[in-house]
Amino acid sequence: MPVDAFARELLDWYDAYARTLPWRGPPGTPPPDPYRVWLSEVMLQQTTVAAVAPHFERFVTRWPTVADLAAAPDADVMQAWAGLGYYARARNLLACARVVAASGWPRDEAGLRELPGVGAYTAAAIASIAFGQVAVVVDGNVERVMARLFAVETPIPAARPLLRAHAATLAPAHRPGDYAQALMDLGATVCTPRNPRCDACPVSLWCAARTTGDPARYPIRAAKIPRPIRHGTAFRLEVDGHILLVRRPPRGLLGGMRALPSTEWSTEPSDWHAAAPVAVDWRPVPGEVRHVFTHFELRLRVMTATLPARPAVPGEWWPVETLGAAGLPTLFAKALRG
DNA sequence: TACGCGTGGGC
DNA sequence: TGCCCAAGCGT
Repeated sequence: MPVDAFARELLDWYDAYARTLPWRGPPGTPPPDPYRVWLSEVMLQQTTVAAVAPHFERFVTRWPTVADLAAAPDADVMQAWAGLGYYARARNLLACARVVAASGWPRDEAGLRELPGVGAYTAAAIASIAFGQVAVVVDGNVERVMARLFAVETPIPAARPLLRAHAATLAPAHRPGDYAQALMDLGATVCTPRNPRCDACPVSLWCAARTTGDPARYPIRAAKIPRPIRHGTAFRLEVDGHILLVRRPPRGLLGGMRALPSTEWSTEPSDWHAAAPVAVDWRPVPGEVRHVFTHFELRLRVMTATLPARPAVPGEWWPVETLGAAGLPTLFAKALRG
């Protein structure tokens, strides 16, 4: 593999075909604000560009600088993050903003790596994109591109060290930020998981997977495990046009988010009476909410009751007509939609 | 190293 | 429709 030619072809392609995204400037322009780079990279962790873009715009409008974000109340940030998923990111985002507001941005990859919610990938991405430093930026796109370029037969995740080594070999000293984004854009728009567009690929000449005739076979993945099903019951308690919401524990699944009162979610349906916020005449909402999490599928029954006066129970009473602004995780928004 | 951690879109 | 997976991180 001619390393210099590879980077040159990729950067030429990027200069012509780079996606226009709210958090970056055109190819060859000065680095964007580190705040915007960091915020977008955290939002993009395991999350699609389409889902991130509107949230990113709202965040930078409401909190234009890292100091503004650092000064925001936790509840406001969690609410603004609602719907994006992986809510630990929002908690780490605030913790990180407060460190940076107090101490400034670390200027190198090792320092960035110490920040909450900033792992190997994100540290390398910020160092290269915001600070122009040479770094080996390896995300899922880069893994796929490397697996195909070198026709790596070892399954992911065991192949990760090898894929990183290949990426390190190819990383140029010139335009490191644009190069990192070029590789990711290539993976997102040309070297896609299914139906890769090899005809449009600027580096197909050097791609081993293409010569096999089945580039989509790469990367090889370890066999997946079946997703178990859990069952639970949630409670919709209404008094005078208000619904009872609770705050979930700060860590774990949907940690720190507003929620409907609910039973635990277990592999077998179990009695829900003990988990009900009050002992009243609950009526079942017809049907069942199915919601897929990363490692299980939830089937949630909803019980509903309407009372004439508020019982003395923990939680907050939220007006029904503004529930859309409560910042509920998608699961509970679905449960309330019926 | 393996698992826990959300959600939505594409095919 | 069910399945795949997306700019991963923390423990």
